[in-house]
Amino acid sequence: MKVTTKDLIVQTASDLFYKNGYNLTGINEIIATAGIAKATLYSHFKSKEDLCVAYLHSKDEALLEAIREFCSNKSAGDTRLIAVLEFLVQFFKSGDFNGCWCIRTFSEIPRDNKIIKAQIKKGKTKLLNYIKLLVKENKPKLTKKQQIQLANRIYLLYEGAVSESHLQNESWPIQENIEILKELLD
Amino acid sequence: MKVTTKDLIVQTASDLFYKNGYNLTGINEIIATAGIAKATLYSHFKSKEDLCVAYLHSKDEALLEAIREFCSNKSAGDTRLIAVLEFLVQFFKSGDFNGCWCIRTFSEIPRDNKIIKAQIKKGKTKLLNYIKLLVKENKPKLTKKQQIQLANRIYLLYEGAVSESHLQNESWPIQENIEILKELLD
DNA sequence: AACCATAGACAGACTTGTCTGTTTTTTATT
DNA sequence: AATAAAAAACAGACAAGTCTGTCTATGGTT
Repeated sequence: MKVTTKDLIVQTASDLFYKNGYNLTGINEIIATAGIAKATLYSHFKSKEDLCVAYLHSKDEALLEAIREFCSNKSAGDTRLIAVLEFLVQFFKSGDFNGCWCIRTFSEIPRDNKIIKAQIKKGKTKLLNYIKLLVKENKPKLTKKQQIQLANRIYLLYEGAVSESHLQNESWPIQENIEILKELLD
Repeated sequence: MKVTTKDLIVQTASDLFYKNGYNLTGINEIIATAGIAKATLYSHFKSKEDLCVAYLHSKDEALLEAIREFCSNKSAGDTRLIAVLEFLVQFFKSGDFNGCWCIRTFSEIPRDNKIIKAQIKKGKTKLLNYIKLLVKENKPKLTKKQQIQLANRIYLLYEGAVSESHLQNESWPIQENIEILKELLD
């Protein structure tokens, strides 16, 4: 499996954007880290904004895949729903954790940047849809309305846990939101 | 009550920082909006970072005062605890709402900026302490441990609601977290 | 020879922060 | 109350650096 130059660029940019922030990461830093020329980068992406969209997309895809795998290894039922939050425990511990790329990027762009905002929305919708699917599969007895509400709640607890554990640099927000979810499921 | 130049600077910078972001707001824009000279600004604040700390402090103080007043007008008991989240409903509607300045600023600064991070932590601790006080007053029958846990949960639901209603640009995260809190209080 | 990717110069537009010198406002003393 | 002294704010040029994105020229591979 060959790593294309484009993938290398996205990977490098993603790592730097996520670690140090979008605005604080310059194009020159990206090309230096990737070991490519500037012209090469601009032959694959027409602008930094373009690269940002690819970064968000890449991160979202990888996350969803990781959650999917994590949850599928848990036994069906409530356990699998709680696993969505428990996934964050290991993510937080991994050392790579640096909060939500969506919220962080959202904080860095101008208000009127619709392109990046659209990509962010897309990623969040995908996550929410996955949770909805999980709820449907593991809480089949609930009404559709109840399923949607539960999915929204899991999503909110997930997002809150990410945001706050990042800000506090502590894992208790994740643990506490897991406890909240457990109580809600009773 | 005279408005000092220093207050004018903080007010102007706060509005711009909060509206458009810290990095996207230049010193020149601040002085032009405030109608002051650059030397005047730098006679009151030794750097933009200094101004950022004042911005965070100012916002935190104003918020806590607003929440305090909002909650004190509600009847004691569970209602007053729920009011912490209900405060966000009107805040969101106000039009000034643009998410949490702490998280947004946190996303914009370098990882090693301890000064700004310390100020952010300070503000969040103050908010959490206020909630702890509220819980103590309105849930006197709970054990100390239970009080702290409840305060942490209200804080988490509050923060999650702020973060997600901002990202989604919708108020349902606030409403849903209010519902979660109500269930937890039962 | 044709084609890429490289290195890096460059333009143009930003940024923060310093500095000079003038003007206004406030405070203190007579 | 009038005048002198001190403090504060003014305008704006300027340095030194950042950034993105374009372009030229060099080198290596097929």
